[in-house]
Amino acid sequence: MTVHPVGGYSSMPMHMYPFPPGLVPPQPLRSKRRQVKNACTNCQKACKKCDDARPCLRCVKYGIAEECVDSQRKERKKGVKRGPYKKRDGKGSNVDINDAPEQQSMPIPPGMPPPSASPPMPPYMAAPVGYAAGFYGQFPAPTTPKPGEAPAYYPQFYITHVPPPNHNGHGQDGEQQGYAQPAQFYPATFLPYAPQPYGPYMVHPHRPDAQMAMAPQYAPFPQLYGKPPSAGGSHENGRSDHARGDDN
DNA sequence: CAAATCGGACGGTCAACTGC
DNA sequence: CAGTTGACCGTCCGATTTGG
Repeated sequence: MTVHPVGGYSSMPMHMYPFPPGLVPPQPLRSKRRQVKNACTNCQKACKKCDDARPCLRCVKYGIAEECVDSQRKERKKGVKRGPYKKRDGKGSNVDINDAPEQQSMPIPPGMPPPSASPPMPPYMAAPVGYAAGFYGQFPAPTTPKPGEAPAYYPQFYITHVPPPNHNGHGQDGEQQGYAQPAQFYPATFLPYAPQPYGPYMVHPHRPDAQMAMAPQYAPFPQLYGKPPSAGGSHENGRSDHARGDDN
């Protein structure tokens, strides 16, 4: 994942925040898509969702963790000429707040409950989470929220001994599901609160939709991570995915 | 039925441009 | 020089195809 803080594409993501009373949610279930800054070569090739962790979930799932390396980005073209810019809407400054796409309210179909009647979010899903200490190095520090902006949190995850679930992971690329791997250790998930009773590696026992990210120590899969993958090391040619034909 | 493929929508970045 | 704009390029959704 994008190390999506909470929820996925179809659930309420962290960067959304509660609607003021009386304001109808713009798009109830579908929020803005979040992307990782740099997908690994495997995900890139497959055009599949990657995450910030290395190895990423998808690579781990497919047992190609050691091949999980960042893809190389092309350099942007420079010196591209631009035409004259459009004026902003003539009226200048402000956009009518009601016309702003973000604020557009959807008519509530008959039979649909009002927004306030949406199912309550369990506290552990609503609580802010963050990465475990020591993992911050991989990610830019969360910015302090500007007024009107939702605060950013590091997603937090831990790994623990957990009875392996019956592996029937579905969902795209096994998102939010367990994947086949040696028993005893289990993928990380986000934690609502500080890990109290579960030790240094743990998983919240009540998160069925555990989003996962790899802990930096590579502890959970010793046979896979006998040695840490060389960070950003050499990897062959970046894009070999479906024809985009813009390479040179 | 699951996995692989891939077209194309979507999102982020950043240099060119504009106006103060 | 800060703010705006829009092209460029990467990500990944979701439909389709392929293979066991």
